Amino acid sequence: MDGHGRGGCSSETQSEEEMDLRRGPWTMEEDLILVNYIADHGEGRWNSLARCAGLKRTGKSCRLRWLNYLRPDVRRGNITPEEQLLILELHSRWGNRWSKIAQHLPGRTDNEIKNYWRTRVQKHAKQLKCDVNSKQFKDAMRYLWMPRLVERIRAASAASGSTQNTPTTLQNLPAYQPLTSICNDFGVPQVKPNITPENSSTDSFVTTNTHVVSPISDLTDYYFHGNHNGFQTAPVSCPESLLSPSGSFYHGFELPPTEQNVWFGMDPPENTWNMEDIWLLQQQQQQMC
DNA sequence: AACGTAACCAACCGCCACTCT
DNA sequence: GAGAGTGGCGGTTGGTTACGT
Repeated sequence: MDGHGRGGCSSETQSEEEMDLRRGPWTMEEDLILVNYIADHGEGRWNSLARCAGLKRTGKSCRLRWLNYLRPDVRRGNITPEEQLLILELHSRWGNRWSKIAQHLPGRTDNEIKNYWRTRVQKHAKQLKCDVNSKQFKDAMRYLWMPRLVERIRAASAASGSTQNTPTTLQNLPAYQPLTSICNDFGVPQVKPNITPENSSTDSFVTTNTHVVSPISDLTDYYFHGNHNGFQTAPVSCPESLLSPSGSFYHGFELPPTEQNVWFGMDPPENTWNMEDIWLLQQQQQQMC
């Protein structure tokens, strides 16, 4: 596959020991060598590339460095809400097929997506004390997290005056049950949905003056960022499927009937809650259920 | 300021599938 | 068809940074 015997670089027969292969973080010089070599000769045939370029690295290491870091079209920086939504959706479809998922996020690498999943998504599953592949967690993602992200994306585009420009990736996604329509039954104002039977397919949103969509993006924030900074206090949007017959929240997690219920089985957010918050949260829960 | 912990992410490892000889 | 070499993928690890006490 790699064209043995091709390329004509003199050191092709050297063993790894002879090469005295380097490991660990790449230096700037190594990066430069790799980039220059690929600019001249193109990528591929990584083992011979590594040898011919004079890099004391394995072909695999060179390939990884190029694909995950040096490639000019690699996109760096925070995963946007839009990308988060896409990752959640595609993962629910394909599972841990990181490279396949990455193909749908231009500039993002499978490694980056994998890291995002492991550090952010699995963290929430852990906090919820359930398996990341469990139905409960998938439901939580689908009915709570993903609609939340949709809200944020739409609010952001509205705020930037580009309400006409719904992100294209969103258009390819299934119609999520909007958070707000879920909570309508509970009579809790949050984000006013502009939904009528006529336009429900487009489920456009407007935000109230007092409600600002959180700049923070995850389940934890959704549950916990309460009356601070104008957010609706946590569990206002539980779909019926997530309510137990007794009205307690998300019975799938089988929380003990203690104050823990307030936290959904998760640890409270760091230093952002006090007893007043907890009391308010409980009041809302009682009203709702 | 010092220390401990958590979060993040680049890099490595092992496995499998594919291609070439 | 068998074996070797390689690329690609997903899982894991370890170093670094950020944050809290």
